[in-house]
This record gives sequence, structure tokens and C-alpha cells, in this order.
Amino acid sequence: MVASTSLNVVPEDPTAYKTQEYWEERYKKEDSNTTFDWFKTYADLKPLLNEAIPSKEAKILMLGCGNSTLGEDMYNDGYKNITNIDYSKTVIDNMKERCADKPEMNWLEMDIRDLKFANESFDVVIDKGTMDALMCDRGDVWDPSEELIKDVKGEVDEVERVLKVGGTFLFFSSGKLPYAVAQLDRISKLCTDVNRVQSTLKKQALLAQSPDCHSTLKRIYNPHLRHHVSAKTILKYMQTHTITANSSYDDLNKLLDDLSSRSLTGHAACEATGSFYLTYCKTEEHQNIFWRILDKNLKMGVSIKTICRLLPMESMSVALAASSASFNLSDPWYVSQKLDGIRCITVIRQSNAKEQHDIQFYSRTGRSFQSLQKVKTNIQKRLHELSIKDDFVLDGEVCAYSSDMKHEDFLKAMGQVRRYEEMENPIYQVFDRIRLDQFMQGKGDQLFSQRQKELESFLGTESLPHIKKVAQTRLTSLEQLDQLKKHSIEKGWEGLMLRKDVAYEGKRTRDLIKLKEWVDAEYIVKSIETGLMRMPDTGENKLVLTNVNIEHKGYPVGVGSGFSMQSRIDYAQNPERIIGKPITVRYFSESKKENGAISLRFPTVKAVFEDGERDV
DNA sequence: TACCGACAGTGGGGTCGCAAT
DNA sequence: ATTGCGACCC
DNA sequence: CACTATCGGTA
Repeated sequence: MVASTSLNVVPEDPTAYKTQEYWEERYKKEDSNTTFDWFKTYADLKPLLNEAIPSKEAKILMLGCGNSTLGEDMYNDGYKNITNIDYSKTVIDNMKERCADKPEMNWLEMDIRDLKFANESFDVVIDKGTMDALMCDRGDVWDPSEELIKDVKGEVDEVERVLKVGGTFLFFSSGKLPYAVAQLDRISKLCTDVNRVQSTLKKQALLAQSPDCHSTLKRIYNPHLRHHVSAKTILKYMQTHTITANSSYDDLNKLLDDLSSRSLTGHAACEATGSFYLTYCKTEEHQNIFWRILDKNLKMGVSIKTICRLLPMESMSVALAASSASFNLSDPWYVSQKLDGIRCITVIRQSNAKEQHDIQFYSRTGRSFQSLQKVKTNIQKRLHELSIKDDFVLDGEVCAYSSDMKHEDFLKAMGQVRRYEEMENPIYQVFDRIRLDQFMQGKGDQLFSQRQKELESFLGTESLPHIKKVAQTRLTSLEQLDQLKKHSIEKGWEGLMLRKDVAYEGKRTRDLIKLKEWVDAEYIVKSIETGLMRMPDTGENKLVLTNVNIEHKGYPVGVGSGFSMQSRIDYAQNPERIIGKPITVRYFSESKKENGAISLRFPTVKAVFEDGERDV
């Protein structure tokens, strides 16, 4: 006998499985010796059947037998009294012939919704995958059509009628959910499991145990694949537009890919996403997980770092400074100006193709900058002059300057660096040079002083346009540091950077320290805002204070950083304990927008004075 | 045991691109 | 031309 | 950017 390979018999339209025409055609085309089983063979089911049908003498009715071997296998197992029905004449004829050596078996052409048997004439009725075929309605198994309900009810009613009192209906279903629902279901369950455990090791173990979810997890946590639309936007859109539950997507990942690649934007994105939601998210569980996936926020205490350990993916990490630390002067330290610009990592690859070098600029988080053509041209020129062989990375800050060229203008830099057009007058202030392989590894072997020498030799003695080396001062005494601090304030610098003379490390480290002057001031809390936050200990969401609103020189400023979780909870429950009360806010400086509006840069709460007592 | 680095998750001001209005 | 949102700089 | 809180390994 030949087992049919499903490929050549799978219909283009899956709803065909419920039609008589499809099966008749299929059985006609196939060799009469072909067998086909949707799922599970007799060997799988034997223990179950033996338990459910203890008597070999039982009178058995097989609904929609098709060319399955189930009937024959049962016969060979001792169940002789089997009546097989199917609504395809072809298959019944074929089967009669095939089982000519099994005289006790009956083969009848019949519709399962209209049985021609007397009431109470069978001990056992078996349906294996037949109702599944009946239910092959495209899309929505949770909102079936009238017709489907009628068909299913027809079968069940008939079974009930022909079964003896106390008889058995054995119903085998593949229970297959639409693929997208199964995807959501898997992730949702994994998510609740992972959220429940606190230990990061246990979280990792659980994630490792669900390989089915890995492809989706990988794309959700990939920081370079953004969805460009949020749950909030879709929900809002659905309130003002009618969306039908007939999604053309059957794979969650495909929808997300189309959102990421901007194949879907604007209303089309809302339409497709909303439709997917209505089609597949029928339970609260599935709805929740869908929004979380869309927002790339699974809320289970796992983020990119943990996912990367399990499912390695390309990510860039750079050296970052700690905000303050005690440092031992016996170690060699270098001091330099802290520049108020935008971090820029330049990757320089010496391509084999003669004259051209590959030069790419990246932000601190690995997004590439396209606006630094002027810097690129000058690096290119320098590379020509030197004919350097190895690949390396320049690390520095892209700055824009005020008209007098005395101060960095951060907002001006922001307005130009991340655009597609060329930046007018970028000044790339370089403070480090790392060999590419070491940068990629996030760990090097050259000391900072050695890297500085290489940087100097690359940049040369005469100054290049648009590129400068940041001046480093070797620190010899604490008095010198105080002097430098004073100098920094006089010059109006953002602050100072302290560097230990150590090997490169692509992470936040205390070998690199930033020193800034902060301003403390008191304000009256005008109002508060509340929202949901995930409690780090339990993983539950609670209503808490998210931020307070104050007024600085008549302009509104929000402050949200600095509160402990407990005080957030307390103030959300008792707003009167903070509204109208004075608070201490620490900030870096005032900020001025083009329209003259004033605000505060990096504001944080330091103290709350509720009726004389201080608390945060 | 007490400390500390790595992670996750929360908040601020401000700018751009993009699509809708 | 303006508005609102998402993403991403600090 | 600043900040809080937790886990898990190390001093």
C-alpha cells in the first residue's frame, strides 16, 4: 500500500476538506491501495481503544472512514463487528474490495449528518478526524458560521440517536489551532511561567525549554526590528474604524516583519494589526500577549541581554562611564572635557578593493548615522596618506557649536546628526581608538595610554577639518583635579571625564567616571500623575505615582526619577500627602527651546517635605 | 555576611521622520 | 501647514 | 540622561 504524501493532495482552499466533491475527486485520482490518516495510527491509539471498548463483540460504527487503515487494524485486533461509512462512493467501493477478506465488516456510502440506521443500534461510534474535516472553515473556530454549527450539530445528534443507551462515542480530533493562535498561546504560557519565577537563572532555563518560541522571541527582542505602531494606537484606531476579523496573515512573525520593514504603515498598519487581533485574539490571555508583543514589552523580567545569552544575535556595546566612584590616586588617571554632543563610534574597515575603505558611523546603541559625510571624507583622506592596514574603531562625540564656537550646542547636534542630510559643520571629538576585533569582543589588551599614542599617530600633528583629538591631562594630585573642576565650570563645560589607564572594556565601568555639577532647588508639587508599574519582586502590575509636575520660572516640568517604589505606591493612594508640598529637585541645567520655553535637564527628586518630615 | 556588578524597568527634555488631518 | 506618535538622542 | 530594585557571585 502507498501512504499518500500530503503534498499532492492538499487543496488550495482548505475549506474544500468539508466538501464531498473534494474527497470524491481525490479518491478517484489516487491509487485504490492508497491509505491516509490525518494523525495517529492504530498503534498509537490501541491502548486507549482497548480500554474504551473492552468487548471485542461490540457493534462499532466508523464515521467517515476514508481509506484509513484504522478499521482494518481494529478488525485484526479482534473487533469484527465494524460498520464503516463515508460519503465518497469511490472510497467505499475501493475499501470493500480491499477488505474482501474481512466478511464481518460493512461498507456503506452515507452522510454522517443523515444516518440510515435505526435508533440505538450501535455500542460504539468512532470519529477520527472526520469532524475536523467538517470544521475546516477558514479563519475563525471561535466564531463559527451558522452552516458549520448546523453540520456539527447534525453529526452529534445522529450519533446520539444511533447509539445504545450507555454506548460510547469516541471522538478523536487533532485539536489543531490556527497557527497564529498557537504561536500566541505558546508565548503567552511561556511568558506567565517566566514572570512567575524571580530567579534569572530559572527564567533562562524556562526560555531554553521552549524552542518553539525562539524565533518569535528573537525578533521581539531584536532592538533593530521596531514595529512603528503601538497597542495604544491600534486600540484608538479600532474605536473610530470598523475592522473585520478576516486577517490575511496566518503567521504572527510575518505580520511583525511587515510592520518592521514598513511594508505596512499608517492606516494599513492599523488595519492589518487590528484585523489580526480580532481574528486570532479571542481570549483575554491572547489579547494581552498580543499587545505586549506589539509593544515589544513582554513584562516578564527578561530583556535583550538574557535573550542574547540563549539566542545570540548581533548587538553592539560600548564603553560607558559610571556617574561617580571613589578612585585611588595611586592609579594613573587621565582627565578630559566631557563633551555635550552625541556619541559616535566610527568603524573603519580596510577593504581589499584598492583605494576604498569602508567607513560607518554608529550611535551608542548601534544605529547608524548618515549625516557625517564631511567627517568621512577627512578620515578617508587620512587613511590614504598613511596606508594603514588593520581595521579599527574611533570612539568620540559628534558636536555642533554655537556661533562663537565656544560651547557645544547639544540641541543643534541632535537636530542634525540623526537626519539623512549632511550635517553642516560636525566636529568629531575623538577620545579613543580601539582595534576592531577587540572592540567587537568588548575587551582589549592595549592600555588607554597606548591607544592614545595610536590615535595621535592616526590623526597626525596638523589639525584635520571636522576631526579633533580630545585633550587628555595626566592627573597627579587631588588639588589638580579641583583646579580642573574649577576650570571646567569657568569654561561652561558639561563636566569632566576621568579615565583609568586600563584596557578597553565595552560596558559601563568604574574605570571611566563622569563628573558633573548639579543644581538643587525646591519646588511645590502642582499635581501628580499615576499609572501601572511592574513590581520587581512579584511581577504584578500596580497603580503607582509615575511623576509629579512642578513649575520652573512659570514653565511646567515633570519629575519622575528618584522615587522609591514604596513611596510611589503610597503617594498614588494618598495624593494629598505630596500635592502642594515642597520637594527638592536636582537637575543639571536649564534647557531653552527655540520658542523660548524653559525647562530642566535631567531632573530628579531628592526629597519630599510632607509636613516637615522628609521622605522620598 | 556584606558588598558589588549586571539586569530590568521606571522616569525626564528634546528632535527627527512619517502619516493623517 | 499642523498634529500626534514612535523612535532615539541625551 | 538619572534612578531604584533584585539576583547571584565574590570579597
